[in-house]
Amino acid sequence: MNDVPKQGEAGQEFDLEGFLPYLLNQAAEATSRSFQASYKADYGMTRTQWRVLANLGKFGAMTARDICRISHIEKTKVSRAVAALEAEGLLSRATSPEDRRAEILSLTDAGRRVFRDLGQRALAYDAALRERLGQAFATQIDMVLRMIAAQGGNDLPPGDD
Amino acid sequence: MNDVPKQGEAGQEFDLEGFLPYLLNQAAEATSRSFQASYKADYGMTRTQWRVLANLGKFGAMTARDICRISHIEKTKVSRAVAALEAEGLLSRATSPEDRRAEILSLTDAGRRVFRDLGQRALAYDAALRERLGQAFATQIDMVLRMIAAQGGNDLPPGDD
DNA sequence: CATTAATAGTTGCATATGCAACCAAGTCAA
DNA sequence: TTGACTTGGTTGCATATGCAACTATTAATG
Repeated sequence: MNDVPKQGEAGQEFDLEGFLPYLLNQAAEATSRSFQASYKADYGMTRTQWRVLANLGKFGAMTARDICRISHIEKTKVSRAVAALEAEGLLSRATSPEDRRAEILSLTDAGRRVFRDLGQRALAYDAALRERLGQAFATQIDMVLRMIAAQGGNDLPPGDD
Repeated sequence: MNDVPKQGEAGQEFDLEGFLPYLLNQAAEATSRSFQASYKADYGMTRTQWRVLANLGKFGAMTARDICRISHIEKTKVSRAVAALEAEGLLSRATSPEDRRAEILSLTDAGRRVFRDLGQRALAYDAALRERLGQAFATQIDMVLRMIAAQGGNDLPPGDD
C-alpha cells in the first residue's frame, strides 16, 4: 500500500474496478457461491450438475449435445455431469432410435423431485436478490446480461475457464 | 425434447434462463473467456494471476492478505498466484518490517510492463464491450454489479465456485 | 513471563475442469 | 460398397481450485 501507482504515460490508466469482466465475475461469484450451498450441501452436486439438471427439468428430455448448445457448457463437462447424475439415479439415458450415437437424457422421478426442490429455492433466492436490487433494475439487467452473454465473447468456443 | 415439463403444482415453475446467478455466470464467462486469451496466450497467466497482478498494478505494493480483502479471492489462490508471478519475475516479496509473518508484494519492472500492456488491452476490450451495450446502460450496470458483488452473497466466505 | 488464541501464508489431498486424442455411428461421394 | 469426413460422447493427462491441516509469528490474558 505504498507508492501511488505511476500514471500511464500515454492514456488513462487501467482501472480493474471498472472492468466489466471483473465486475461480472465478482457479481457472478457472489451469487453463485451463495446459492451453491443449496445444491452442494444438500445434494452433493456440482454447479455443472445443477445446471444440467435444471436444463433437463426445464426443457424436458434431450440429448447431451442439446444441453451443450443451450447452456454453452463444454462437451466434457456435460458428459461428466451426466455420468454423475446418472450414478445418483437422477437421470436416465436411452439411446436415440434415430441416431445410435446420441443418447436421450431425461430426469427420473427422483431427479424431478430434486429439480422441484432446488427450483423452489432458486426462485426464492432470485426473488430476494431482485428485491434488494429493485425490480425495475433487475429487469433491465436481465437484458444486458443476456446481451453480454450472447455476444460479449462472440467468436469464442464455450466452456468455462 | 419430449414431454412438456409438468408445471409445479404450487407456484410458478423455476426458469433457469431468468435466474440471476445463471445469467451472471453466462455473462461473466462470455467476457472472461474472451479476454482471457490475452493473458493466457501471451503471458501464460491464469485468471487469478492476472487479477493479482492487476490489483498490485492498480493499488501498488501490499500484502497478500490485502489482496484477499480487496479482490475477494481466496487465500490459497492468492498464495499460489503470487508464487507463480514471482517465479515469472513479475513480482517480488519483502518481509514486512512490522510483522514478520506478512510479506509485502510489489511488481517488478517486468511486472509493471505486463500490467501496462494488459491494462491497455483491457481498456480497449472494455470500451468495445460498453460500446456495444450503449454507454448509459453500461454505467448503470456497473452500479448493479457492484451491488450484487457486495451483498449478493454476503454472509459467505470468499473464493470461487 | 507462560499459555492460549489469533493471524499471514503454505501445503497436501481430493475434485473439477480444459484440451486433445480417441471410439463409434452416420453422412457423403465416387 | 468403400473410403474420407463429420459428429455425439468419452477418456487420459495436466492444471487449477477448495478445504482442512499445518508452520511461524504476533497478540492477548492470566
